[in-house]
Amino acid sequence: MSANPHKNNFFDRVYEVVRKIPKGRITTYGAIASYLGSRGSSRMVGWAMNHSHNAHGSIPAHRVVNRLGILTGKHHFGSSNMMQQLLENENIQVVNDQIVNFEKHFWDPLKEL
DNA sequence: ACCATGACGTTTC
DNA sequence: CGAAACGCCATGG
Repeated sequence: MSANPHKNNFFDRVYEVVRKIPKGRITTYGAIASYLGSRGSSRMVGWAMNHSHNAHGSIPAHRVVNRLGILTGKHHFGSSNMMQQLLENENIQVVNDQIVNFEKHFWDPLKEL
């Protein structure tokens, strides 16, 4: 742990954006990374989500998928079908681990936020 | 400081 | 269309 109160952690930035994702909407790791200013740091976003369990409050990580709309991180939700279940609960269709009408549900922080 | 890891993305074969 | 390679950057050992 680095003691740098001046610098906000990259993680907190990601969490903050993810929390702002409206219900029934989804976004991608790359979109969040671009919003943070690092277009190529999409990996950091995903990695930050891996620490989401350490963040305060609940992080709707199920609303974050890769650019193809595939539930790449479904395996991190305890049950493999849990992520899909959460998405379907928000009127988001998921077929073959992929979101249907992905662009339709896509929420871009660069444009919306 | 160097090496390894990672819920990604793009390009190439 | 699928697999592999490279890039990308923060965090940990």
